[in-house]
Amino acid sequence: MVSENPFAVFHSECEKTLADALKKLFPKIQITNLALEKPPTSEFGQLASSLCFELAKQVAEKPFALAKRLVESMDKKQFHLIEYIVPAGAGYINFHLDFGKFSALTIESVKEFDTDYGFVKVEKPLKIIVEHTSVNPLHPIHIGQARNPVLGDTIARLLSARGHSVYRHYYIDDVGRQTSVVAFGYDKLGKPKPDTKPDHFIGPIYTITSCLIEIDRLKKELKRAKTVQAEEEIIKINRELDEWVAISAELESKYPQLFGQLLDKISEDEDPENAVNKLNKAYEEGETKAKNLVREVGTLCFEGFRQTLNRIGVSYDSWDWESDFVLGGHVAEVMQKLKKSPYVFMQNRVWEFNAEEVAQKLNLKAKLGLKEDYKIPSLTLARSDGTTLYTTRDIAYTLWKFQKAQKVVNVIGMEQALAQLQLKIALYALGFAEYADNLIHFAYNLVSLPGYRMSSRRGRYITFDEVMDEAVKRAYDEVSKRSPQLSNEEKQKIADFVGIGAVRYALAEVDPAKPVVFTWDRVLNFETNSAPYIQYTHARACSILRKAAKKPEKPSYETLKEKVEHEIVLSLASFPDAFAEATEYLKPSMIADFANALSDKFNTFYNALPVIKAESQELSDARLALVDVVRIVLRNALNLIGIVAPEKM
RNA sequence: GGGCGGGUAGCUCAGUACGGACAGAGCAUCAGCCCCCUAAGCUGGUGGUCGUGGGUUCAAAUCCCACCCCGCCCGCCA
Repeated sequence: MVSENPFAVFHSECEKTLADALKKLFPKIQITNLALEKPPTSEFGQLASSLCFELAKQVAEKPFALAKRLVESMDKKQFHLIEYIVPAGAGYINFHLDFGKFSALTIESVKEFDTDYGFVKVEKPLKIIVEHTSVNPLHPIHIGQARNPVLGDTIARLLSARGHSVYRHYYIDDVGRQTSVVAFGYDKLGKPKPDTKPDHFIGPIYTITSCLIEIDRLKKELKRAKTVQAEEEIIKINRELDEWVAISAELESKYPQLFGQLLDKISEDEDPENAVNKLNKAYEEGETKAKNLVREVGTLCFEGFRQTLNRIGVSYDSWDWESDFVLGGHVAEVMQKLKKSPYVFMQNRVWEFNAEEVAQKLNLKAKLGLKEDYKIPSLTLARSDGTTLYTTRDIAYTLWKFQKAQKVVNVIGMEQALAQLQLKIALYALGFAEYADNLIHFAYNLVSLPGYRMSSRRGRYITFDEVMDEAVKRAYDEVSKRSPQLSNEEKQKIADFVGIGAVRYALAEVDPAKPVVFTWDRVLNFETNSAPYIQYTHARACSILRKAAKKPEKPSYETLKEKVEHEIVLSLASFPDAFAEATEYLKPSMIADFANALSDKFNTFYNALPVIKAESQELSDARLALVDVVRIVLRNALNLIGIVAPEKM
C-alpha cells in the first residue's frame, strides 16, 4: 500500500476513531473541531487531541475523566496505523503510531512517487502569473534587491509543483524618469560599448549622471531661494547640496575618468534636468530617437541581469516592457475609463484618483484589512505635462496580466504597500472585483547594510554578482580544505553549487517580513542550517548507497526500532503537508526549515547507527531503504527552493 | 500626526494565520567523539522578564486593548 500523503492517512484514522467515540458516548453533542495537533514530544505520541478541555465545559466532567472514557470506548479492532491511544496530562488524548506499519507505508510511498513525492496537487489548478524582481535597468542588481528573485522564483516553483500553470514575468520599468537619466548620460558619452559586464558598465553612468543632475538642480534652487531670501529653505537646500557634493567626491575618486567625461558633457547643457524630462516625454510619445536610445540602454542592462539571474537558477517566461503598455494605448485607455468613473477629480491641474471614496462606497475597508477611520491617500494618475505615473501604468499592466491568468502574485518590496493597495482599489473602481480579489502583493522587507540603507542613487550597494563571486570563492577554500584530493575542476564545480546554494538558502530562509541587515557571514554560512549542510547530508546519503552497491532485497521495516529512525520516518511522512502549507501560505522558508530539520535527524542517525554493517541483513536492508528515501525527500525539498542536490561534495 | 511591518537566549532566527503539555534551532562559549558508511558531522553543558502593562481563557509568545522602541510608507519617484 502507498499513499501520496502517509501522515494524512494516520491523521484521518485518528480523526475517525475520535469522532466515532464521541458520537458513541455523547450522541447529542456537536463538536466540529477535534483539535488534533502534533504533540511536543514523541512521549505523547504522534498526534494528540485537546478536545476534552472544550468538552468538559459542556458536560460538567473533568477533562481527564472524559479523555479516559473516550479512549476506553474506542474500538481497537479498527486500528490500522494506530498502535495505541492513551489519556494523558490534564486531559489530552494521545495517539501513538504503529511504526512497523507506518514505516512501511511511508518508505514504500516515497519510493513509489519518487521525484513527485510530497508535491500533492491542488484540486483546481489555476493559471498564475508570478511577477518578480523587475529591477529597473539602471545598475547591477544589488543584494538588497536579490531577496526578490530568490523569493519570487521559489514561490513560482512551489505553485508549479502544486499543479498550477505558472508563468514568471519580469516587468521592465523603462518608462520611469530614472531610465531617462541613465539614457541621457549614456547618450552624452556617445553611446560607448561596454568593456565589462553590461549592467556593471551602466551602473556608474547612472549614478554619476543622477548625482550631477541633482547638484545642478539644487544649485539652481538655491539661487532662486536666495533671491527671495527664504532662509529656512536655504538651510535645507544647503544641507542636501552638501550631501550630494560629498557623494560626487566619492564617485569622482572611484571613477575618475568616467566622472570627468560626464561632468564635462553634462555641464555643456543649460538645463540637464529639463533635458531628461524632455527625453522622458519623447519616449512616452514613442519618438523614434528616444525609443532607440532608452531601449538600447535597457537592453544592455538586461543582458547583464539575465546572466546574473541565470547563475542562481532564475529564469522567466516573459519580459514585459512597460513602455509597450504606454505606446500600445493601454494606459490611455485606463485613464479614460478612470476619468469616466465618479472617483477621479482634478486637483492642482492633475488628475487624482480618490481611493478613499471607492473603499467607502464599495465597502472595501474591512475586506482589505483596513481600519474604518483610516483615510486612504489619493493617487496622482499623471504628471501635469501629460506623462504617466508608475501606479497608473501598473493598472494597465495588471489588467493585461489578468487576461492571461486567473491569479497574479506580485513580489514587490513592502515599501510599495500603499501603491499596491491603491492599484487594487483602482481595479475595484473599474469593476474588476474578481481581479482585485486575486491580486496578491507578496511583500518583503528591506535588506540594509550595517549602519546605512542601500541606495542605488548614491552608488551605495553591494552587487548580487559580488556576493555570488565571494560565496563561490569561499566555498572553494572550504572544498580545498576538506577534500584536497579532488581535481581542480571538481573543486570548482562543487564550489559553484555550494556557494550559490548558500546564497539562495540564506535569502529564502528568513521570513520575508523581517528586515535583514546584510553581512558576509550571514550569507556565507557552511555549517548547520545552511544549504551546504543540507547538500552535504544529501551527499552522505548518496555515499552510503554507493558503498552498499545493492538494492535492499528484503527490508524488514519493523526492525527500524530506534527513536531517531521513527523521527525520520515521521518527518518524511510529513513532507506533503509541509509542502502544501508552504505553498498555500506562500512561505518558502518552511521548505528550508523542513530540509534542515530532516538533515539534523539524518545526521544523528548517520552518526549513531551503522547501515551497511547493521546487525542483521533485514535491518541493513531496511536502513538502506530509509537512507534512499531520505535522499529522495532531501533532493525534492532542495529542488523546490532551487538548490542543487549533489551526489558528492 | 496617520498607516503598515518588525521586536523571542550575548548574536542570527523558528514558533504567532488555527491559543494547548516544560518556548525550539544555529552561531558564540565550555567539555567530549574519526574502530565505523564523507568530522561541511555528532554528543553533552552554559545561556530566556517571548518589548512593557493590563484583559479574555481551564490554558497566552500566539487572541483583545493601551503604550514603548526600530524600520518603511503617506511624492506630479519607482
